[in-house]
Parts: sequence; structure tokens; C-alpha cells
Amino acid sequence: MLDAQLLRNDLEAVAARLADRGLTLDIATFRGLEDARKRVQTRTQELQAQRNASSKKIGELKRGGQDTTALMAEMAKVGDELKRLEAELGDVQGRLEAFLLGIPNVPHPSVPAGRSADDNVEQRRVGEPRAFGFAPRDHVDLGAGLGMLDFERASKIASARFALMTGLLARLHRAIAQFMLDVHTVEHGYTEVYAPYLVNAESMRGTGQLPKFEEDLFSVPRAEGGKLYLIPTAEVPVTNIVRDEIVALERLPLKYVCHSPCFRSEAGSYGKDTRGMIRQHQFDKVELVQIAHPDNSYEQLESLTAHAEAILKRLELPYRVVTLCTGDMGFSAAKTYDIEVWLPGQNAYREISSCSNFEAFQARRMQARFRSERGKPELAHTLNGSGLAVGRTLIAVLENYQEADGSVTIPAALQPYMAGATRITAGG
RNA sequence: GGAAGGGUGGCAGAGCGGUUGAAUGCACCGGUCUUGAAAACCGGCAGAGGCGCAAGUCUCUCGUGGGUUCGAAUCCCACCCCUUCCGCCA
Repeated sequence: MLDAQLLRNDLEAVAARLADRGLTLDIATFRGLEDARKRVQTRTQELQAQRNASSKKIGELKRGGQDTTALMAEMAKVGDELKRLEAELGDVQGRLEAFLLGIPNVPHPSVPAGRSADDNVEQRRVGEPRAFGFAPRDHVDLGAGLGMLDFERASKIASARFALMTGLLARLHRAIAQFMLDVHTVEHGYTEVYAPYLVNAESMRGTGQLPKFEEDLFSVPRAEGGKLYLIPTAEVPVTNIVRDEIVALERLPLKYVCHSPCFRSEAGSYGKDTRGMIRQHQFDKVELVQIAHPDNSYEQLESLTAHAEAILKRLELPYRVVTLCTGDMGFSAAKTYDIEVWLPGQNAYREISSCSNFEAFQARRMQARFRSERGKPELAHTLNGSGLAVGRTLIAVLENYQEADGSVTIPAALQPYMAGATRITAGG
């Protein structure tokens, strides 16, 4: 959520920067709501002040044994008027908040303007795609050849866009998550978190999934009414740790890492990435979350991105980092780096991590604050990034480490987690 | 699922329907004292928002939402959450 004050003072500039995102800010609607808010709020507060003064006076008069019936009758009328005004004010403020909740974050000045992924700017490439002496297969063929990756049965059990892994492939999946958690906790100083996979609407609103993107979420109804939402990323429960809290200055930055399943309905993406496990309703991810001081949140974004990259380096997987342009960024982000891993089966770099600084956008929604040097509570900055997506890392390992006979060599970094196995072979 | 108790400022903890936005303690900030620190003493210290160039001033907030009243932290109703005991259970 943007600062209402910013919109009041600098509406044109905000609208111009949001236009880079392809969003036309409804300036007339905002001004209309603001004017109404100002008028009704001022009048309401005047009457409230009058009521408070008179009530105090009545108390004094009564103590002095004097008659108060005239004043009380007058105040009863003011009370009726107040009740009406307060209702109107609540209505206007509700609509103003709904308006604000629907506006995406303002991009950081360093973010390149652009309309689509084509306008993203490559920052660096690390590692050389391997030269195969044969035509590399994609993970679907490799997994089927090994007899360990089965989409037909997954769809029998659940539906399309689910995967069933067995044997060493399932173990490799687990090994990847363990490896990532170990690196981030032991070497990068993150605190491991185990968090709820079902969360309430307040948490979803805090990180920005609600109210605008409900159709992307799975939810379960509750017998007692209401519902809980399945998390689309551990970002939601982990960032909400600090919702409605004031963090001591010296504790910043808070650095959390959380391995969790993620559930996404992928509404609106039908027909996209239908082959294989690139885009699933359920996938695992190791998520990095930081609650940072506004003064250094962009330095933290660089280090968080480096932490995610470290995993790819250790797995010796080629990748590149791109800065998302204004038109390709997510709703809540002020700046995002995507890390894209090389997939020989697709002959392309594909997203495996997305690292973002949200500045105070999420913090304002969830009132996540810290006590500043001045002793005053201020909104913190929130950041997160995949470190990394487990399923896509598995795909990258399969495709990059495949051999001509369809077997897969296990990267050295993962071998300690594989109970002695160094290769995955059919029937192995 | 059943029963009981409880939700007040960063924390702990008071609070007859009327100068209580809230005593007191701790923590924190500033000052005195001290070579320095501690102790002691003095002062300050909740958050959000409106109006205003500013000084300032006003409003809202005691789990949430309603209600009673001229006036609610205090009374009534509903809901949420926490704790304890019983039941069930990975």
C-alpha cells in the first residue's frame, strides 16, 4: 500500500511512475474521495470536540447540583448528527483504503522502464552452458526414462499440474531443500523457520496477495465460517511474523529462511508451461525473507540476491541475473532481480528465483515497524527471494547433469545428502 | 468438543460511568552528581490521524464489532484470541 500522504502531495509524479508499469492511476476518483474525506472528517471532529466539551461541562454542573436537562437535550441532537457523520466517514475511509490497496508499488528509480519481459536488463551471466555430445533431453523425458517422475498418476490422484516423484528422484528433491537450508543457515546467517501453510486473510493482505489476487490462491472453508488460504509462498507466513509488531533497532536486519510447499491455482496461465513441472499447483521452495532498515534495504537486496546465487554456484549450474523492468514486476515490489538458470532441455534461461525489495509497501499494510534511532516507530522495509525454488532446481540438475544413457550424475554438493548415491540410473 | 479464567502503553500491572489517554514499577532518552561507571536525584517518554506556514490545536484508539448514555477502559450483546482443566488425538 502506498502512503496516502504521498498521493496527496505528489499525485502527478506517482501517477507518472505508475504509468511505466502500464497502470493508469484514476486521479479523479482519488481526488473525489480525498475531498469527501476531508469535508466529512473535519465536520465530524468538530462535533466530537463539541460533544466532549459539553459532556465534561455536564459532569461539572451535576457535581455542583445544577440543572443540566437543556444541555443534555441539545447534546442528544448532536449525538444523532454525529452518528450519521461517523457512518459516512467510515464509508468514505473504507472506499479510500480499498482504492489504495489496489494500487501497486512505485518502482525504484533504478528500475528500467519497459512493457514486458523483453525489456528486462541482464546484469550478469555466471557459468558456461555445458556442451553436450548428444541431444540433451528435457526433465520430462529424463524423469520418465528413469521411471521416477510420473505426471499421469499424479493427475489420477489429484489433477493436472501435479507431480509424482519416487525413489532417488524424490530423495534428490529432498536433498536439494536440505542443502539450501544448510547453506543459508550455517553460511549466510539466516534463522530457520517452520511456519503455517494455511494463513488467514489478514496475512494475505499484509503481503499483497489480497484483496486483488484472490483467484490465484487456493483456500479451504472452515466449519465455523470464514476460510484459510494455502500459502503461495513462505513469504506470506514469514513476513507476517512482524505484522503489528515493533522490532528493536538492534535486531535489524531480521533474516529468516523457510522451506515450505507452495500452492498456486495458476488461474489465467492455462496453456502456459503445461509440459513438465515448470508450473505446478504444488511445489517446494526455500524462501529467504529479510526485515531491514530503510537506510540499507537496497544493500540487503544485493546480499540476499547473492545468497540465492550462491546455491547455483555451489551446484555449478549456469545462470544469469536480470533486473525486471517496470512492466514485468510484481504488484508489491519496488525492485526485483530474477535469477534464471540454464535449462538445456529448453535451450533457455528460466526463472528459478525472484529477489525483491518491497520497501515499506508490505510493512505499511501490516504495520510492521521498528523503533528508530530517534526512538520513534517507523515502517521497516521487507525483502524476500527464493533461495531457491526446489522443483525448478531439480529440473536444472536433471537437465544439466544428464548423460547420454539417460542417467544423471549427482552434483558433488548434493552427494552428502544422497546416502552414498553418486548417480541416478533407471531402476537404481 | 465440555468447563473455568483472562485480554489495558515496549514489558509488568492498577483503574467508583464524568479533568483517566490512563496510577505505579521496569525498560528507554536527557540532565545533576562522579575521574569514569553504578547508585541516587530531577525531567521526559503510547500510537494513528485531521486542520495549520508555524507555534499549536483538535479527533480517534484500553482484543474486535455493535448497543445503552449528554458522557464508556468502566454497563449490556456478539465475535476473536490467549491460559488452565477434562475429553479426543499425529
